[in-house]
Amino acid sequence: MVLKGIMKKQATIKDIAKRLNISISTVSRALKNAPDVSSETKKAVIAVSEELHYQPNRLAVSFRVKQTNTIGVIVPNLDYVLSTMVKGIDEVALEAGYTVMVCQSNESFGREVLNTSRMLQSLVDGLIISVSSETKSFDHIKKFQERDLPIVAFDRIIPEIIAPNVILDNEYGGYLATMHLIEQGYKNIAILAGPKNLGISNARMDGYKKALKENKIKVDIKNIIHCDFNQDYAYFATKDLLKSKNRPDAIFTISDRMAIGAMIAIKERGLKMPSDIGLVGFNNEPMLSLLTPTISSVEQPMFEMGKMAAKIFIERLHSDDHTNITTEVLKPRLIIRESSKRKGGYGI
Amino acid sequence: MVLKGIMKKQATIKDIAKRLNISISTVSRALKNAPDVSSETKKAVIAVSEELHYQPNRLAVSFRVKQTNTIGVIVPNLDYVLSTMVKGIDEVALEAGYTVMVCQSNESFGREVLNTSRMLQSLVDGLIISVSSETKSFDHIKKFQERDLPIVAFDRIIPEIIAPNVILDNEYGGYLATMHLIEQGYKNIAILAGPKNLGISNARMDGYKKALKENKIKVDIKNIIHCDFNQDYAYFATKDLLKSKNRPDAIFTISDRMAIGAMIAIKERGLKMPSDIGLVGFNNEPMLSLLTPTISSVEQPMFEMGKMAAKIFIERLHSDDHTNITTEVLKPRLIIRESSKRKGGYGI
DNA sequence: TTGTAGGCGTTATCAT
DNA sequence: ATGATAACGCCTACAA
Repeated sequence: MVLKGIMKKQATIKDIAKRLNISISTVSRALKNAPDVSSETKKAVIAVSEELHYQPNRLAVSFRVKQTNTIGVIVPNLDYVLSTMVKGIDEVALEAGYTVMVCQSNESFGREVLNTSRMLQSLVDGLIISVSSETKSFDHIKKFQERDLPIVAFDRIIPEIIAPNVILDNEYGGYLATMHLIEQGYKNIAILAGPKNLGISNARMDGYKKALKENKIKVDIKNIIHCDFNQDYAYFATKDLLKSKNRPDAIFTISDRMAIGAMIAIKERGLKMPSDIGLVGFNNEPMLSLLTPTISSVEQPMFEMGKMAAKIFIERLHSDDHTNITTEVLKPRLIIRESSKRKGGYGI
Repeated sequence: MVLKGIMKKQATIKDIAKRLNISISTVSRALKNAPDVSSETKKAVIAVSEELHYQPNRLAVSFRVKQTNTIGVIVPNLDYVLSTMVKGIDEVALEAGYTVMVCQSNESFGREVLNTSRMLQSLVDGLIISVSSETKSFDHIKKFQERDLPIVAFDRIIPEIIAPNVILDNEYGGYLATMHLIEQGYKNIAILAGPKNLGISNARMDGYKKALKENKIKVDIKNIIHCDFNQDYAYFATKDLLKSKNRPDAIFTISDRMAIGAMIAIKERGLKMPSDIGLVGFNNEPMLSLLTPTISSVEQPMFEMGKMAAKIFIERLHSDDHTNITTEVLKPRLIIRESSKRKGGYGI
C-alpha cells in the first residue's frame, strides 16, 4: 500500500553542474541558450545533458514559474461534434507547445465544478470550456478570472462579461435549413426545438422564425415543439405531430439525433421523404448519408471552431489585455440530401 | 507579450501560520489532520484556512511528493468506441481522486511519442494507453517503467513484458460472428480483415477460422481479404468479392465502418440481405440499427473495459509489486439484426 | 562570462 | 504538541 515514487532518479541540472565543475546557474542558462554563456560551456553542457538523458523536471519549472503550459478543456461529452472540436483545439495547442487536458462533465453541473476546481488547483494555465446543459451559474468559472487565468468558451455560449465565446451562428443555421425547406415548396414547416431555455436551441429557432417571416408564412405555435435533445423524445413528438389534423409537410430538427427519431416516426406513419414530408437535421453527422433516404443537415465547422478557440485562448495567454472580450461567430453551411430535396437544382 | 501569472495571490499555509502565530509545520499537520495536533489548534487552523479560502498549491505538493494524482491517457482517436472507454476510465479515476489527462495520437507514432514524453516530463503518475496503429516499438512506453510509473494498455495489446493489458477477446468475437452466420445457413463466408500485422485483426480472423474448422468448412484463402479499416477500402474489396465466380454468401467485417462499405457494395450489386447474402460487423455502433437493413454486429463492453483498465492501473499505483503482469480479457457479445438473420429463433 | 544565494509552497526530519 | 529547518529542482537577481 505504499505509494511509489520515481526509482531511477532523473538527472538534474545539479548533476550536470557537478560533472562539469561549474555552477548550476550556468547550466541553467546554457540549457536555455542564454546569450551570456560561452559557446564552449554551452557545448559541454549540452553534451553532458544528453549523456545523462537530462529532462527538465516540468513540475519544478511549473512550480517555480507558476505556469504549467497545460490547457484545461472541459466538455459535456465526447460525441462526434465535440470530439472533433477538441481535435481542433489539440492541433493548435500542441503546435504552440501546450498540452491539453480534457475532462468530460457528462452534462452534470457538479461534475463540471469538480473538474474546474481540480484544474484550478494549479495544474492548468487556463480553461477552454463548453459548459454543461445544467450550468446556470458561473462562479466556478469566474474563479479562473480571479486568478487572472484566461478562459474561452466555445460551442455553448456563456455571458460575455465572463469570457470570449467561439460559437456557431446558430440562428443562421436555423435560417438556412428553413429557407431551404421553403424553397423546396414546403408550406407547413414544424421545428423540433430543444429545451426552452437553452441558448443554442432558441437561436436556431429564431432563424426558423426569421425565415418564415421573410416568406410571409405565419409562425404557427403548434408547429414548435420543445423536447429533449434525444432520439426518443423526437420520435414521440413527431408521432404526435403527424397525427394532428393539419400535419406539417416538413420538419426541421435542431439535432441529427432528433432527426433520426423523426425519421423513424415518419416511416412508421408510411410517409415518404421528400415527397410527402421534408426533413432537415443539424450537425451533419456522418451516418446521415448512410440512411435511406439520406438526410439533409446543417454542418458546423467543428474543427475550425476548436482551432479558433485555442487560437484565441493562446492570444489571451500571451497578452495582458483581458478587457476586449469578443464573440467569434462561425457560419454553418447546409448539406442538402434526399430527405428534403424535391426540386431540381444544385444541391450537394 | 508578457506571460501572466497569478494576480490575486492565493493564501498559503504561511499566511495561516502568521495569522495564528504558529509555525507552518503545525498548520501543515493540522490541515492533513495529523494525530499529534491539539484539536483546538486544528479548529483554529481550519477556521482561518476557510476564511482565507486556502487551497493547497497542488503544484508545490506534486513537486514535493513527486506525484501529481494525474493519470495520462493516450488514445489513437476519440471515436465512439474509444471515447466510451475513456468515459469508463474517467469514472473510476475520478472516484479514486485522480484527474485524467487525455491526449489523442491520431494514429501517429510520432504524435504518440510526443504525448508520452510531455506526460513523462513529470505531469502524470502513470499511463493508460491504446497504442496507435503505427506503433511497433515501445521504447517511449518503457520509459515510464524506467521511472517505475505504472502502465496499463487497453484495447490494443502490447507485449506483456511491458505492461498489463485489458483487451477484448477478439478471437471469440470473430468466432461468435462466424458461428452465427454458419447457423443461419451461410456456407461460403468471407472475412474483411484489417491490415495483416495488426493483432486485433488477426485475432478476429483466428476466431473466424476456428468457427469454420469446427464446422468442417474449408478455409478458402480467396475469402480472406486484408484491407484498411476503412469504409472505402471495404467497399471496393466487397465489389471485387461479389464479382468472383464463386461469390461468398456472407461477409464478416471486423469493423462497422467496413460493414457499411460492404453494405453499399452489396446494395449496388442488387443483392438482398439477409436472403442473398449475410453481413455481420464489429463494434455495434449505434447507427447500425438505423440502417436498412439493420446490421448485426459484435459488441464490446467498452465502458467496462475502460473501468477495468483504470481499476488495474490504480491497483498497481498503490502496490509495490509490479511483477504480476496480467492480461484481462473481456468477452464480447453478438447483437443479431436483420442483415444476418434468416432463420427463426431468438436473436435480439 | 560565471558564481552565489534566495525563494517558490509544501512536507518531513529533527529537536524541543 | 509544536517549532525550526532542510530539502525538492529550477530560475533569477545580484555580485564578482
